[in-house]
Amino acid sequence: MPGSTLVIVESPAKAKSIAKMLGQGFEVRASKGHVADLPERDLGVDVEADFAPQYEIKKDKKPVVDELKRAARGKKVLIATDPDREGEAIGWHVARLLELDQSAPLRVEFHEITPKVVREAVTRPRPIDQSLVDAQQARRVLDRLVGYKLSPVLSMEFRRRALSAGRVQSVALRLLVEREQEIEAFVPQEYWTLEADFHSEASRFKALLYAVDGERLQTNGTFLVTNEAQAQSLAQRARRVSRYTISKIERKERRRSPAPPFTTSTLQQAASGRLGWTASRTMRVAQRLYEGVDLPEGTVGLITYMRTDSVRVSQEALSEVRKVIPKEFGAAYLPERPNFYATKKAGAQDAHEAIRPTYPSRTPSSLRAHLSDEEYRLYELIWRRFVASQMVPAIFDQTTVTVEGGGLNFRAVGSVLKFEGFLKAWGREEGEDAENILPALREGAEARLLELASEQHFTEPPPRYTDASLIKTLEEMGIGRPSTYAPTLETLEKRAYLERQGKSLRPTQLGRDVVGYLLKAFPGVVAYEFTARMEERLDAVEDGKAEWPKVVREFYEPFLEEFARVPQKTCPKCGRPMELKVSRFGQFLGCTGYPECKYTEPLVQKREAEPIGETCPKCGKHELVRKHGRYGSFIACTGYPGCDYTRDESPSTGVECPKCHAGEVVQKISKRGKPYYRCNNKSCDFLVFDALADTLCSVCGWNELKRKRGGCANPSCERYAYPDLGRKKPARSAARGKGKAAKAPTKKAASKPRGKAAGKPATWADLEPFLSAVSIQDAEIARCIEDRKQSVVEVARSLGLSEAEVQAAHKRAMFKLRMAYGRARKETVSA
DNA sequence: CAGTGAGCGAGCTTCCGCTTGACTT
Repeated sequence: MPGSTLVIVESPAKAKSIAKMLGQGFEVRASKGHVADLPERDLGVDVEADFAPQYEIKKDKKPVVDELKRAARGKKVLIATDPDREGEAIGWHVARLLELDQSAPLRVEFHEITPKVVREAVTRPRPIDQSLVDAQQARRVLDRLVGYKLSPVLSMEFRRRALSAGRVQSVALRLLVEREQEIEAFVPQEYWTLEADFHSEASRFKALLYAVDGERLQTNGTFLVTNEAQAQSLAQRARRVSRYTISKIERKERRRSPAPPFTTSTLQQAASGRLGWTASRTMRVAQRLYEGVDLPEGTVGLITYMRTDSVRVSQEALSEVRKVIPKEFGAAYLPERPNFYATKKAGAQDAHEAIRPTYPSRTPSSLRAHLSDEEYRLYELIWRRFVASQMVPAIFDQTTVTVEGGGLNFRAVGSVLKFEGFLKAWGREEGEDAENILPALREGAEARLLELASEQHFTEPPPRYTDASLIKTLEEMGIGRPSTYAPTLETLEKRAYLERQGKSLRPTQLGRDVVGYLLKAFPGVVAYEFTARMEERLDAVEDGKAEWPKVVREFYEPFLEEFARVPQKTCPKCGRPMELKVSRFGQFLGCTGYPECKYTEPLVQKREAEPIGETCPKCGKHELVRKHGRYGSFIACTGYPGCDYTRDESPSTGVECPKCHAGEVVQKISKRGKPYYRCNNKSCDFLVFDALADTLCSVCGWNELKRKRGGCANPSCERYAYPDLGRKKPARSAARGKGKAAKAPTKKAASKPRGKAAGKPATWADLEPFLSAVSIQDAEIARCIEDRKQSVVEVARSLGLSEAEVQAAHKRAMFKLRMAYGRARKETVSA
């Protein structure tokens, strides 16, 4: 039964639960995020007209908007998008597109998704807050201007297709690059420690040398003992000391309090640390838990929204978890009052609660049977973190024992967990909270030195960033948002700015070059404070203290100055400036004088041919060089095309050609990316698709094939066992390899006319321009497998996906790419 | 599944934030 009020939220899952809470008289629908935006393929900002944005309905949101329009007909509409800057803007666009009266009270805010709060909120609508919308517009327009103006500059500078730069990604990349430089510049420092074995009364214990004549062995970064000689002489001195005494025993209670419940960034950090997951994988699994899992009683959303910067928790959840704690862990683990955490992060918007189980009473083990492995692991992490956050601190007894003698000061630190507290739910971190039990000792007692061992150490460089530590740093700097941390990393990887090495992130040479260039030419954009300064000014817009176009101008003008200083590339033919152009086959440099001047240059620079210091054996005149072709490197004559001498350089199998005995069998890569084998002697036409075995055929003396069933590689031999041509009569193929090679494909072409009729099968280079036709992830997977020749297993591991998922994505992507390529081909043929 | 190599090209790649899509060889 249709209600009389339409409530519009952002997330479909949220729409479902709110519909339940509001009940009759209300219909709830989702916008699924932003519905309108600047055009994708154009700047879409009129810089001359106070940066007037040209909005359009997002490509994939037309059906959503139509549906909202239909649903709104004849109803009162309430806009309940998220209570933050972006949410206000989404609401504004929706109101605009639905032609609602924007000064009317139609905006409501849900700060908690509980029946009471939601029902009460819909009774108190307000008009849309234009200042908040304007702040969003300023943010949007500035990001667009910087991103779309800067990216082509990079492509020109580096002559590589589709490079990118932006307020967030370029700073993230800068962090990676500067850390790498730190690591490279790092000089390890040698230092030594001395560990003593003491005996006192009936006990034996180990203690570390702490200070010598009142001077500490190490004080942040400087060391007293820096070589073996010093360590030796200290050890000798220690051994000569006639009397050691336990001068002090200090007992202290150390309390450790639980951490707040998860936000997006801390969830990503914990999942990286404890599960070894990438940020993307964590978000994918969290999304599933949020949208709902099939349980016997129906589909249940198991966690709250996973993109949040808040640690706030609803009253209802608090009271529920306070029932769970005594039941699961015991009454001693429940604090008298709930623990309170404050969200204080730069730029935090606090539109959602912390990430927590929607029903804390659903323990991980009670759900085990209904969750996949990874869902279970992530749910458990979230559940433990949330429950722990409302438990009492852990208590450690810490004992520090000081042993002194002859100006030497030794120390032993013991730590014993007295009360587990929240650690019972959260578990103990590796390394941290380790226990070290000291025997019972008496202050004032004499101690005897039994042994003394010195050990050499070296200081270590700072570690490379991981997903977790980079996201943490970005969040602390107020750069990026919960919804963009994972995609930002993906973009940097897709652009080949960074590589993953296990969990570590390493900038590539390209990444370093790009940062180097940006620092030189656009220092303002990659400044660490850029975002902070922008946020400050956006606050002013939100408070009605500044006009948004004015704020954009404040940042745009300095940027424009940097932009104007970029040297123009000029056309060598006519002297006019060159420009980045795009064709169906990708980007290239073209003269702005087109069509009068048709000069162009390819964007991707050719790999240079390397001389190998030999003269061509065919023409005897020209030098030989190593060239890099589509199918690997080969040796060619510089006299080409006058002299067409080439020699193969593909990896040799070390097997002499069984046919001509003059060349070697080399491995080649087919257009489909599969290996095949042929003779590197140009005049020999030996060719097989299976590798050759070392064993020779007993009948003709050719090599055997390296297959399960084996067989001879010689087509004229009776033992010949080539799979596709096996059905043909050996007698016919015996005539000449050539005839067979020519016939087999024709026969195939006849049986499958569609694919082959167009000509050669599409190569990766043919398909690559159409990558935009598939999702970012599918494109990435296809690229890894087709272009970088990575295995499915490898790709699955690096992306944190299952092999089946990668396999499916690859199939999907290749299909779509071939379709798109085929369409484009047909168009060019008919044109 | 198969012996290569240039250079063409003139439209649609690039940003940051919101959110979830799913048309057959």
